[in-house]
Amino acid sequence: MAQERNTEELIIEAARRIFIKRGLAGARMQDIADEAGINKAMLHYYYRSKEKLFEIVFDEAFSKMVGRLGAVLNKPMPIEEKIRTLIDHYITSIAETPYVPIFVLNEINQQPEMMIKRVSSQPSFPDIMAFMKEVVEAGKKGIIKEISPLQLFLNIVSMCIFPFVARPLIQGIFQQDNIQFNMLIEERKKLVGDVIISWLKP
Amino acid sequence: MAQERNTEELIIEAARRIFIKRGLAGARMQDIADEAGINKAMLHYYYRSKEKLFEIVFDEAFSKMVGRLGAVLNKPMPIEEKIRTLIDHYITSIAETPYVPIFVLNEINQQPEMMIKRVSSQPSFPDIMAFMKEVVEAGKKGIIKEISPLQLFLNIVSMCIFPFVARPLIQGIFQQDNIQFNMLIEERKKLVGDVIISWLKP
DNA sequence: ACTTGATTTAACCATCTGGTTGAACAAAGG
DNA sequence: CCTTTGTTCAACCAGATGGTTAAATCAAGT
Repeated sequence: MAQERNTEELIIEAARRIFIKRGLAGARMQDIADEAGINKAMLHYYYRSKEKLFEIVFDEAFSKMVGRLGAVLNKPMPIEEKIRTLIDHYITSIAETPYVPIFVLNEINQQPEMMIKRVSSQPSFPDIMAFMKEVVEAGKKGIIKEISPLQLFLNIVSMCIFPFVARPLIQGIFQQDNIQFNMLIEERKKLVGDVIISWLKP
Repeated sequence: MAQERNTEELIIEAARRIFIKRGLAGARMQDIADEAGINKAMLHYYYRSKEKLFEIVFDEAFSKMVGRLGAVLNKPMPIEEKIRTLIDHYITSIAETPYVPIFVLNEINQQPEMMIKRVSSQPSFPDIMAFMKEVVEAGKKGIIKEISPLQLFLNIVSMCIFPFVARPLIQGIFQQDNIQFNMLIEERKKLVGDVIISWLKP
């Protein structure tokens, strides 16, 4: 058999870069081929179609964005510490692949049906649900204020993700260079925790 | 001269719907023509090119999203009341055109250069800057906690906008129908204020 | 060396897409 | 009535785009 086996992975890496940068509608098969340094026909040899290739990239991105929530959520920990850890870890995780959220959110808005399939097969959802129950329990016990767990969750995720989604807007308006922006994000790992916890104080 | 003068506006309305739904890369001139109930050539007669048409729609959307912040910000009001009013009004405003934010954010990420021109000509930016100074002043006077005004601003905007950007995700994960989602948003008009204010208590 | 099966390529195809053209049409002014 | 001027349309065009094909290449097994 001929050349390296990693052509397959080479294609995925290229597809990942192009799709995340330009989105499904904006990405061109030729661009992906160029990015991978191969011929356009090879894309169809390894992955039947643009949609197939996209699906792989999207699945991966979706898991990266949603899945990482679960990691911290199911560890036994006082609720306050758990929330602070969650925020810190989640921001850190997103910062590693900062363009994933806008990509995922935009594609989901473009084809909401895509979501439906992934939802059921996302292993971290049970953890999220369990966490929300935990919040209700802690509220009843008076450990924290009684609030809607969904709203809490939304607030956390909003403050963690949004800055990355609005990055060019923020940098444009407030004239922040990349270093300043990264410092801003770094500061948020603790700050967002402060915001949430002060709200939850009974 | 022939038919109605409002063909022009008819086209813009159609373009608005299609562009906001599919984005620049995903929108087809034919779709816009169909949506407006006219011939494709008319689009080019009234507006030279796809880019020109897009620019008009994008400018409008950008102003709608960013501009409405200024309205409340420059009114004289105690800082706490101002923040609460800002949040309430901003969420209400976005809820009227809920698909605008994801459209604007995605296009800005696609072509960050676009931003640069709009930033300077956005009349509400001075108001934002003034507000941030006001926050610092209030911090020094001990009216509120001393925090980074940029982070405050980011937190507010995150919690106001993000739910709309992530709408299909939220509805998918938490099985919320449209009515439930709208109630969630309604609740946030006060709730987000609570979160911010409790954080700012000195 | 020859076969085999996976891999790679250039050339090609049908369709789509943004944009153009030239003619038809409709009214207002003379 | 006829010219003028803004408006509308069907037909067309060149280039892009996703996808196909048939032939070439390569490495291993025989």
